[in-house]
Amino acid sequence: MGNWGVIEEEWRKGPWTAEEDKLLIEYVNLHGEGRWNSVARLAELKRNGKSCRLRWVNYLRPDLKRGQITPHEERIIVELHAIWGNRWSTIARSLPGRTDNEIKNYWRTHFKNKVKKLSTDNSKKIKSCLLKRQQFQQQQQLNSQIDMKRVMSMFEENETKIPTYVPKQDMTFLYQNTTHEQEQGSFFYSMINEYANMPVSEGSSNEDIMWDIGLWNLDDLNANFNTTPPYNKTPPCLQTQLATPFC
DNA sequence: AAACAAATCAACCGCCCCCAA
DNA sequence: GTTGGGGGCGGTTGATTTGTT
Repeated sequence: MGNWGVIEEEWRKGPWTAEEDKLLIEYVNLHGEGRWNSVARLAELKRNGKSCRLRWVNYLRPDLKRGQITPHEERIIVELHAIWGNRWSTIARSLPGRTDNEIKNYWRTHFKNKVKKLSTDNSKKIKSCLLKRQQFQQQQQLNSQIDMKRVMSMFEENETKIPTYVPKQDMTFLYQNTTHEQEQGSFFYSMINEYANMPVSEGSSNEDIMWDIGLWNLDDLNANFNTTPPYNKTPPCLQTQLATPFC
């Protein structure tokens, strides 16, 4: 990158200066968040709207939590990634003061390395996991008597609640909010099922596959979670004991 | 102390969606 | 129905910092 900090197409790029930060903070204090494209005009900042928004959201916002991700936060990230995959903004909503960018960076530095290592060491295990997943899907198709549309509509009804993090043990509120025994089980089941059925594109590298699998331990899945009705066990990712990353 | 490697993180990019005009 | 502004999102880049030899 040879043009850090230089003017390009009238907008400045690169690292923000203290003076620019000051102007942006003053602007937001005066006008509030939003209307980022007018910042350049009103705050005399030679930054485009996106750049201003990003700087504010990821760095200047007063409610940002500084410092390292705590073990508790890490646990939440791991759990939510098991549910949501790479939906960093969704995960970030459950971690007050943390940004999607921060979580994304944290994940890539702390977990992708493990993926790399595992992808070279454990290719057999990966294949075994994929096989198990395939078998799981087949088994699920045979056994399923669930009206998935109905279940997914339940999922959507509850979706506004899910992004707000509640401790795993408290997530039973969703469970308890349903009426029928089978639905109580099937709601969680549908969350797992949705994840387990995510397609793996042809030509995926081991690494891609591992990302796709996320942190699911399919051994745990098979061992601890009924795949036939009644679905009376909490999925591994929601159990008090964390699912062991990878197979 | 220096050189190199690895980790970290701020910032950018491109794509997408939403919504008002 | 179209268009353009505004903003969200995930992926990626590359400068800086930290650790290791």
